[in-house]
Amino acid sequence: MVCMDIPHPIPEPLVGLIAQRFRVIGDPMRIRLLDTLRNHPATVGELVDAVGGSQQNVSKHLGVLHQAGIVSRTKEGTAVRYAIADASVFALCELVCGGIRQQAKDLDAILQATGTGR
Amino acid sequence: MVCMDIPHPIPEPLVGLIAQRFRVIGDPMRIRLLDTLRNHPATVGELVDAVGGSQQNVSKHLGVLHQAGIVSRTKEGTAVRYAIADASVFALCELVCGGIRQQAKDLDAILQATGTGR
DNA sequence: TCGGTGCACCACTCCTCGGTAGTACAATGG
DNA sequence: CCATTGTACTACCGAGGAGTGGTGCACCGA
Repeated sequence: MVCMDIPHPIPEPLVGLIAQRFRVIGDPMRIRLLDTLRNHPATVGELVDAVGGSQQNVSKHLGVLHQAGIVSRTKEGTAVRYAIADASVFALCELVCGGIRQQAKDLDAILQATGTGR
Repeated sequence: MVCMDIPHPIPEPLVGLIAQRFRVIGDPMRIRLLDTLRNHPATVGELVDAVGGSQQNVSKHLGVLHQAGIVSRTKEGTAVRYAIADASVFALCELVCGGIRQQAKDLDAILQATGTGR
C-alpha cells in the first residue's frame, strides 16, 4: 500500500535488487546485530560482546549492512558507532514473524485434526 | 506494529527461522515466480514459459516456496496449479522497494549536493 | 499403449560464511 | 616528540551450502 506502483512484470534489475536486499537481512548474525541496535546505537566492541563471535566477523557483517544502507556509521574517537538507518527492517521482521506464526498455527491445526497420537 | 510482542533479545531459534524465511524470498527466480503468481494461479508449465529457465529448476524453486508455506499446490488433472498462500510476501516486497527507493533518493541527493561534475 | 507433465536423484559450479593475518588511525604515557 | 596500546577495517583462504542443469521415473489422460 506504500508504493503500489510496482508493475506486475517487475523489471529485471529491480528483481535483483530486491533479492539482494532480502539476502542481506537473511542471515542470523545480521538479524542479531540489528536486534541489538534496535535498543540503541553501539560500537563494534559492544556488538561483539552482545551477539558473540569474532570482532572481524562482526565488522564484516556490519560492513554488509552499512553498504546496503540499513545501518549508519559514525566515528567516535577511536571507536565507530553504528545505528539503524532504515527502520523498515523491523517492519519486515514483524511481517515475517506473522507469517511464521500463521504457519505454526496451521501446522498445529493439522496435527490436531490428524490426531495427536502420531 | 502487527505483532509487537517480539522481545528485544530475540530467541535464537526464531532468529534462524526469520533468516531462513528471508533467504527463501531472497532469490531472483523465486521473486519472479511469486510476481507471476500474483496475477493468477498457474501451472508449472505456464510458469516455465513465463519466467524462463528449465522445468526442473522451476519445479524445485516451487517446491522450496511450497515447503516454506508461501505458495499452495493443487492438483488439476495432469497438471499442478500453484497459488499464493501467504500474501504477506507482497507487503514485504513493497517495504523493500520503499527502502530501495529511499536509498536511491538519498544517493541522488548526495550527487546533487556534491556537484554532478564529480 | 502412448504422450505429456511433474518429480527425484545426481554431479557440477558458484557464492557465502567464518577464521587468520596484516594494516591504519586515534589516544595515552614516557 | 616518539613508542605503545587499543580499536576497527581490509585481504586472503578454506569449508560448506545453495543454485543449476541433466537423466531417469512415476503418474494421469487420451
